[in-house]
Amino acid sequence: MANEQFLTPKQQKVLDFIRKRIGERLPPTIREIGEELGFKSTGTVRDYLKVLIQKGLVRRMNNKSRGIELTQASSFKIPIIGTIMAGKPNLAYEEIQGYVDADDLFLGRLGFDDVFALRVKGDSMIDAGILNGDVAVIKKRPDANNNDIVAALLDNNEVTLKRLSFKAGKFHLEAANINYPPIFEEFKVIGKLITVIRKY
Amino acid sequence: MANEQFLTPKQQKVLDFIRKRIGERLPPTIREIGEELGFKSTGTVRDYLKVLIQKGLVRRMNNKSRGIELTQASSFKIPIIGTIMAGKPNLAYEEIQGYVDADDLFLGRLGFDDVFALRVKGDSMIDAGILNGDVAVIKKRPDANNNDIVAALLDNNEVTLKRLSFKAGKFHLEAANINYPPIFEEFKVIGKLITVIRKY
DNA sequence: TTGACAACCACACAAATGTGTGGTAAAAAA
DNA sequence: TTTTTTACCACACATTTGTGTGGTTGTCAA
Repeated sequence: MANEQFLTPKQQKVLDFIRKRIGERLPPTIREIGEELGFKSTGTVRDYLKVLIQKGLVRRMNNKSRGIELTQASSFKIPIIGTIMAGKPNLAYEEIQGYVDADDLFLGRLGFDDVFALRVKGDSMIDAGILNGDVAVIKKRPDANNNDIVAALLDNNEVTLKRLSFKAGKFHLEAANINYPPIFEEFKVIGKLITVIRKY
Repeated sequence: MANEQFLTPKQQKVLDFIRKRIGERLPPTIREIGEELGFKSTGTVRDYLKVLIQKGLVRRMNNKSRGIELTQASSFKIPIIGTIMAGKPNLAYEEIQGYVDADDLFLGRLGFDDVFALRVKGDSMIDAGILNGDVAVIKKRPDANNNDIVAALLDNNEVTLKRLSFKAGKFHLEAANINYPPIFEEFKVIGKLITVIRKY
């Protein structure tokens, strides 16, 4: 019987390429997929798309160029690679003050490879406004500055979200909650907190 | 001289449509733009695109279907229509527990029309983990439930972000900061807080 | 050995899409 | 008045892109 839920390596590559292209700019054309994967026939690509459609991972818009969509089942997901422990109104409505660039919310622009997310568990960063259940988006980088909030790997292989603190010539980690003591043990900075997202 | 920075109403409409389509799914084809705007000739659309390119708002990929991109200058922006006053580590790294659907971060899926953002000013919601400078994404709706955090319009035409509280048969607004008293005056719920985003 | 399936290819053709040339008309600017 | 700009249209044509038909080869299970 056909394996309904899993993809062959090739099929996975086709899906990954579609995903990548959609994330970057535009869904690919059939010929673009073929070119990328080294297929010489559009028919080959059509076969792959047929499989992906059958497995419910992709949808197509008939007779539309680049009319490939990802279904909910296959839309891009950022892996949560762990849980970390972690006035007064004064403005008139409708007065436009400035803009938030929506692109900033699109992690795609950062390059997905360097970004991952952690779901925050616990209240150790509560005084920094980071609550239990928040998603912490982390950009991988081994360096960080004093007072940055970082994801750090501790000696016991645990990951924690804490504020990096430099005192007396040494870095240590500090919680943002008076009930948690600072951490002076060895650690390695995995990445830097770039965004906190909380859904209600 | 040509007005370099502003667009005529028609030009704005073309740009808006492109923006909308890119946000929704795919950039439009030239003929799709024409159809939407009521143009009978592809040449007309090309004229508009030429203007938008000249003004630095749009880029094109030659000979590529749907090859229209927005430049940084015109990428979708959510208007901030006001400012509102407003453990212990225990997890192994690389252990995948679940996923955050990146689509949730794409406001596009919600329909831009019903969503707007407010930049939070002040510390009145600090105990709810909403800090000065955070972006509060609000979904417009006149209804809300007890304990929802809402953007509310007060009598003096000011907007505030507060928690809706139902007590003794009446709704009122409560800050999440002991230093701010509850608000018992008249108010109208504009929308409900659906997401908080904080960039570091 | 038969059948299903994965993993390809070659074409032909139709439809969608982008490009190019050459217009018209009204309003605003020079 | 002349020129520029906005705001359109009609086509023809070239490319790109999607669709359809009909193959081949190898593997694996029945």
